Amino acid sequence: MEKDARTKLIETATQLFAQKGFNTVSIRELARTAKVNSALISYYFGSKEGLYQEVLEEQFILIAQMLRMFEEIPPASPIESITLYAKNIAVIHQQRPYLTRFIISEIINPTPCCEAVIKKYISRIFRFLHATLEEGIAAGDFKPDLNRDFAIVSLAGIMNFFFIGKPIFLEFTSSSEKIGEEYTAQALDTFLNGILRRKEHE
Amino acid sequence: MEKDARTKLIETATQLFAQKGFNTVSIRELARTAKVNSALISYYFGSKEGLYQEVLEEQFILIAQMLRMFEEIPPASPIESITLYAKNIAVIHQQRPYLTRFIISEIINPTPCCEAVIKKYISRIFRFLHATLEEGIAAGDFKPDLNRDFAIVSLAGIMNFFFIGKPIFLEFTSSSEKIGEEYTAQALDTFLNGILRRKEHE
DNA sequence: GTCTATATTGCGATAGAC
DNA sequence: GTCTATCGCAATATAGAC
Repeated sequence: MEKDARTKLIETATQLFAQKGFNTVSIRELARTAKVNSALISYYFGSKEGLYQEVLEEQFILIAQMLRMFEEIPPASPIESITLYAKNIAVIHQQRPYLTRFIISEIINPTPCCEAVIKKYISRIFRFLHATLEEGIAAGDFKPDLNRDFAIVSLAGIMNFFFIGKPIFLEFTSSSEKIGEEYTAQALDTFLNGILRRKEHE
Repeated sequence: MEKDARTKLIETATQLFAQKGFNTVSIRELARTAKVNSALISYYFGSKEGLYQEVLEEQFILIAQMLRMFEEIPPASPIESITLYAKNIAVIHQQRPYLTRFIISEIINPTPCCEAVIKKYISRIFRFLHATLEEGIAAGDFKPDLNRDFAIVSLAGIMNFFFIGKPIFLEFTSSSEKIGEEYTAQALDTFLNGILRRKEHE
């Protein structure tokens, strides 16, 4: 069965925007790659920017789902929260391989309309992690002098950097099927080990 | 004293390319902001891309310096190597606040001519850190089952992510003068703690 | 070394036929 | 819903005066 023009445009745009950036991709290239007429971009999405916004919102569906889940079923402990968060992120990276690229791209070179979308989700994740770390410090799990804001950035960096640089990283090392999951497992371990309160130093 | 057109163009281009990306900045905007005639871009740099390349190469001067220093005066131990590396990176971030942006921007959306520049430096850093981790594992400093490649990505993520997202990060938290150094100090601590071999678990 | 003027190409968007 | 044709504009780059 043949996909309709709208779907083909979204799928093609996701790839091209992620790989080349919003301004580098023209609607002509987009239409050619998707094998549809370029006038259909205006017809379905109003403009090139409208198409981009649709792509961007689609990228965040799984993040929204995860955040909803954490609100409905809060994990038992801070360590469990962070572990579950990391595992979710690993799965999301598999299903939305370009998500981090879009986020970083927007952070570095914000586009007018969509800054609001990105910031909305980032601030929700930020608040969730902040509360989790706060709780963990209060419970004595994490180092008491830990700067929470910094720790959040470190966690974000350690969990996401791999997926930004994955293509270039694979040029320097060997690869495997489940490399993303393997990476996140070690990264989470390093981070948790790094912020854990060491009983023997008390 | 008045700066010459060439210098003004380089300085303006560094800012604009970093903030908006190569394709979003036009030579007209560049010339207007630098208060020089737009034809001078071709005159001095051959093309917009030539100007970009010049900007990019300038960004890596301090990285090259650091790598040369590590070759000439190798640190005494792996832990010292990584600590010194982190401190150097923190200083470089202060003096070249856009460096990480350029690197990440090139990784996400590579431009034709300059991919070679970026990859050259990344691979040199990668090799240095790989050797350092190898040595540290052999010496029993770091966890013996550590995946070296992953650890390098984690270190890069933890050290650099802050500087990509700094503007947006500052919207979520309070700031101070030396925030970059404060961040890198905690991040390095977290990372080293995270990969250290724990004597009490032997 | 710096300017104006312009050649050329490609862009995003739309009108209107089918 | 999809097409062709085209409008208006902005892009990079360059020729040639000063």
